[in-house]
Amino acid sequence: MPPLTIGKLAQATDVKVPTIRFYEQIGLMPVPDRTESDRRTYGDDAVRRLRFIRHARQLGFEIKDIEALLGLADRPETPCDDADRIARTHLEIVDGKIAQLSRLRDELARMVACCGTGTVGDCRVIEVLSDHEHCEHANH
Amino acid sequence: MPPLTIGKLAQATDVKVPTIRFYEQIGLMPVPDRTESDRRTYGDDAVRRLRFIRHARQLGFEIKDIEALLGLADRPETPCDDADRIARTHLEIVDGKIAQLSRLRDELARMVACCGTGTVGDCRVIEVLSDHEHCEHANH
DNA sequence: CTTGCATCCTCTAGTGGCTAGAGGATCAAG
DNA sequence: CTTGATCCTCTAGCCACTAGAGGATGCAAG
Repeated sequence: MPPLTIGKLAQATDVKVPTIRFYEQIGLMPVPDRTESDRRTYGDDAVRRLRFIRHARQLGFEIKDIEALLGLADRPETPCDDADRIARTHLEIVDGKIAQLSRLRDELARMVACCGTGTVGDCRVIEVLSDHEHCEHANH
Repeated sequence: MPPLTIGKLAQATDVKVPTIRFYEQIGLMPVPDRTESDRRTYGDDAVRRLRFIRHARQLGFEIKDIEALLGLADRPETPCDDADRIARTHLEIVDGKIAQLSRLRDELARMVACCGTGTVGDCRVIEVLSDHEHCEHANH
């Protein structure tokens, strides 16, 4: 395998070039070797690491969590309680977000459903926003 | 009704004091009158406007949208098509987010369920993150 | 060999919606 | 009169990027 340019790495991992440089800057990706003309070169390890990062980001993990998970992935013989805990905590957060968004969705749907296309004076959307009492759930 | 201090306005609307100043800074709240000693004073109109803003934010509207909605609310005789469109667009966005998060949730749940509390080497969480092929849905 | 375009480099600043903190003035209660 | 809460302005920080300036290098076609 010949070394990759940052552009090829970006293609191989579906991560944008500036994002790769950003990850290097914050220490999430290691500082790579350079060519004579100062261009970054990457090997397979970079591809693997960046794919891991991208995947975890797509699943909504924060960069701090990803750092921790990467640290764990490098030490296969340690117990995986930490990885499990990070993932479970994240799952709970996602569940909470879904529940919250679903409540909002219902409220919005009710709001939109009642808006006959009249004037703003009679508009249900404006009215609901003006007065929280119109809401079914108070907890948003 | 006596004029309110920024602190009282914050209490009355459940919006934090720095946030109110921030809204003034970006032009979402109008510049208020001041006392001799340079303190902001607010009337009922500010309470109403800020409650509207808070409610719309809680429903996930962006500040740009809120500006537009507030502009509409001030002209009750105009047709409410715009308000309706903003709300419907927002509803679609929320629906999309819920769908996306639900897919993530399922992926995370599968990941966590398979993690026996062994070592990182066998850890399902790390394994799934390392290889996208383990995912049911490719579209995240 | 030249032309020209793609890609690369560094650096700074901007996004959204706040939040935190410094450093100081003023108010209200006891 | 003192003390603690509240107010003021201003700057910087959060997250995870994204955009753009201004310039150097690489690579393929003519």
